[in-house]
Amino acid sequence: MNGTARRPRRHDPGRRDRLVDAAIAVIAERGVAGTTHREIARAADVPLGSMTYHFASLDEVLAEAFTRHASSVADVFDERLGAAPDRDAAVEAVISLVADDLLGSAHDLVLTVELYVAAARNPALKAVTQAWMGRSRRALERHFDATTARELDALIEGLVLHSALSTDPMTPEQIRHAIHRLLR
Amino acid sequence: MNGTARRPRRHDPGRRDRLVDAAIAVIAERGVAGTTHREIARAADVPLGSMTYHFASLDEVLAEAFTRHASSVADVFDERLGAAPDRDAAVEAVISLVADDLLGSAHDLVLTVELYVAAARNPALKAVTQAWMGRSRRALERHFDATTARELDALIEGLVLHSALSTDPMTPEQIRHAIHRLLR
DNA sequence: GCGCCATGCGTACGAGCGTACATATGATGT
DNA sequence: ACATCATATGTACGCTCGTACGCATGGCGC
Repeated sequence: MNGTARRPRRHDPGRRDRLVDAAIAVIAERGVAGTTHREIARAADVPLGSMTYHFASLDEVLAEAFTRHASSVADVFDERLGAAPDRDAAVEAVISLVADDLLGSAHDLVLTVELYVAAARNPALKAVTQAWMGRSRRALERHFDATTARELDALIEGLVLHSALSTDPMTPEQIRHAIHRLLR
Repeated sequence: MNGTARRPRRHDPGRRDRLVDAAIAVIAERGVAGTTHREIARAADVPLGSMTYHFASLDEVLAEAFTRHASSVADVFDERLGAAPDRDAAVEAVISLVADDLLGSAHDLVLTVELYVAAARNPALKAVTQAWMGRSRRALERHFDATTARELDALIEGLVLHSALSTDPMTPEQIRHAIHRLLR
């Protein structure tokens, strides 16, 4: 009756990590509201009991998932801006980051907005959000003064959000135009 | 045993409207995730059965609540921008709108972000979001060209969002600076 | 080689949920 | 005055959820 073969799962080091990854995937697909122990366990192909063994609560899973997501997005941000030799290159890096986020993955945007909502009522996640925003601000401040960094950061957020929710998303040229206009 | 007096509730015209208002309050306070038939009924002080009588499903309640919220925010937007006699006045109106939104009510921002998340997985709410964005774009286009309107709209969104989530919210002067910088 | 215990597993429980539905009631047209 | 029926109410059902917990198992120190 058991159609799908069961892999031997004893001694599965790193299972906790895989569970966090599975949680990220579930949040992206079904939203925080649709993220349950059972759903995560199914996504990671582990039994339900494994969740309560590795995590004290569902909130703990969410916190780790969002922390990992934020950190990996910030890594890309840091890396690309760090590689820019001068201000002009930094501007190009920002444009490319925004355009990639937009065209590449609505996936990441959904996770981000889900995080914002969750953070509104969960202090731990609020801290995650703020740490993330701090990192991106600091990355921008390598090339721009503090005021400019903050304004640019806000513009980026708005561009990504509006583009993703709009029927008629902004083109890379429009993104470029907006960013150059603020920085001109 | 029944400590709280029960108002006579028969023949309560406009109850449906009050329920939608109660739903808005509950969403703002507890989030979409914490919004249930029972919670809304409690907030409006009506029995649970009243919910299923007035609404076919919980989704219907959410849709009406978000529609009303979006429409009332857009009304303010329209009104203030419509009253501006020239471009300079329109810029001031935008600055004041952003600063009021920020300083006045985190309440509205929470509702907005909740709407974005809900819209990501609910086509009806996506339509509500897009109609709303369309209205604010059109309001801006009374005073700015289409490209400027779109860029300004995005900047506004980012400023409000970042300010609200930041430990150190932007001051009205900083808001003014950012907006003037884009439009300069 | 072997026992111990960290790790993995299955199941059960109580709570809260959306929704259905049978019944009660009073405003309204006559 | 009264019958009607839209409106209002209380309760119950079936489901999914988070979490607890007792049992199984096999890697590792001895």
